[in-house]
Amino acid sequence: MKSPLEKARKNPESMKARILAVARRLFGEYGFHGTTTRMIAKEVGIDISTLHYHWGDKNDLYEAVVMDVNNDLGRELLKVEKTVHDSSLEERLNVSIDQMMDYLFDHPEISNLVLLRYFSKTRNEVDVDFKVPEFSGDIARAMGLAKDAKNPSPRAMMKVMSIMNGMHSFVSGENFFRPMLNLDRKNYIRAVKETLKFILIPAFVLQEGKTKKGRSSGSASAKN
Amino acid sequence: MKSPLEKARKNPESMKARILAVARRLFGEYGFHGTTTRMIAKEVGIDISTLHYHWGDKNDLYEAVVMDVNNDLGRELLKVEKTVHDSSLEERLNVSIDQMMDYLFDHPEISNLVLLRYFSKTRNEVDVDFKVPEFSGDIARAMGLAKDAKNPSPRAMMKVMSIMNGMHSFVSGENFFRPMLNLDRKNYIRAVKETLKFILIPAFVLQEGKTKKGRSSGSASAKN
DNA sequence: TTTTGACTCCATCATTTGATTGAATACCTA
DNA sequence: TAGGTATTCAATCAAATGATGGAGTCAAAA
Repeated sequence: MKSPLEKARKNPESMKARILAVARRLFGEYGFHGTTTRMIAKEVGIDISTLHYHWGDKNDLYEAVVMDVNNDLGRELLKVEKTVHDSSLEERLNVSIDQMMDYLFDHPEISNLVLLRYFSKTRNEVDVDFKVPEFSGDIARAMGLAKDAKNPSPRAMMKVMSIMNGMHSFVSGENFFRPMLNLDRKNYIRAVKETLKFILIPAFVLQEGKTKKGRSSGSASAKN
Repeated sequence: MKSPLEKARKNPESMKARILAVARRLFGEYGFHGTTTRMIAKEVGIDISTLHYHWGDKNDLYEAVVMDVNNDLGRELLKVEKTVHDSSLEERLNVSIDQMMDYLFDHPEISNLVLLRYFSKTRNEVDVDFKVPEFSGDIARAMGLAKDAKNPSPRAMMKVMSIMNGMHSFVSGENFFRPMLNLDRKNYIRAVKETLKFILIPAFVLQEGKTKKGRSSGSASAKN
């Protein structure tokens, strides 16, 4: 029993998948109200009614986009977690930042959509959520900030959210920041990675053990 | 010779100022396309045509809002800079974070509007900009990251942007994050300040002096 | 008192936008 | 190939939206 979303993913050439892909990009760029169904249809090269035929109304399509992005993000986080599983905390942060940033810069609409969802309201409430709490809990555990991924402390959650926000911000803000810094894309990406490492690593690594017992590889500082 | 914006500020009871205040909040909450002139007029309790009489079309009003927010933010940054002028870097960061966060949490629409401007496009380009480069340059100089506020290095700019983004994110994302963490407002604000200090202070304080030639934590292990 | 100008609203437009209908076309199966 | 199903589009609707013209109100100036 496949969901329509899975079907669409399965065959990226299908009309349904093509619409989803374009919708994902445009919703990310212009937000919910800034994107019209006509914009999407035009970009795909089809009539609006075809769009409605496949995805229902605008809200349904938006929810599908959010779920789609959510799936992708979760899958990637899992991959990163597997990759860095046995390293020291510093190494884990280094590699995670590199890998996540490469991924996000390849799919900037993910960051766009996540941030828009945090920061902006929609007039007609859409009730599909990014699984931020679940994701953040997992990351917190993986970073040694929480023992139980199901019950991370607020402080641990906030540290994780800081990390994710920092990453998303530079991806999503590329159009704004990069011209300002006058960097080409490659150098911008490199600079972002370095900046994130500059900011994040000392916090988690240098304060390790400052509070408690610190396995050099495991539990980071913060008792909270 | 007063600009209409200054006039509006001068007399907060004036219709023009009331419209501006409401527009500021709503544009921050719903973004440009998510806010209709009717929403604004209704909230103020006036007819749409009155709104147009005072502020011209929707774009003009939005530009006025952006400039207004820009002024406020610049003024506050200046105030913070004065306050922390003679302290150590660590103390400067501590106080700046406390003061800026109190200010931003009192005026959350500022963070909303700044972030929306970074991250989201508007269909019809509005061409008023936040003075991010100027502001960031000043902050970079104030933090000892750049000698000349006019010519900060890209890296210094990005560090400053990291700080500002981190601050804005938690203010703007309050509606999303706070219920997730199940904190009341007071405790949320306290937790945000602590988290920001946890993240930011080590980076800038512990690495002070190291930043000149070789960054310490950067690409140590990451060869990209 | 009259006049002037600033302000406000009612009525109304033109366009945009989300959405549907029904006819056509492509595709598939028996 | 006949019959049916899935897909696509042109035409069209109703509501929402940005915007304006003109009449009415009011206070201050002349």
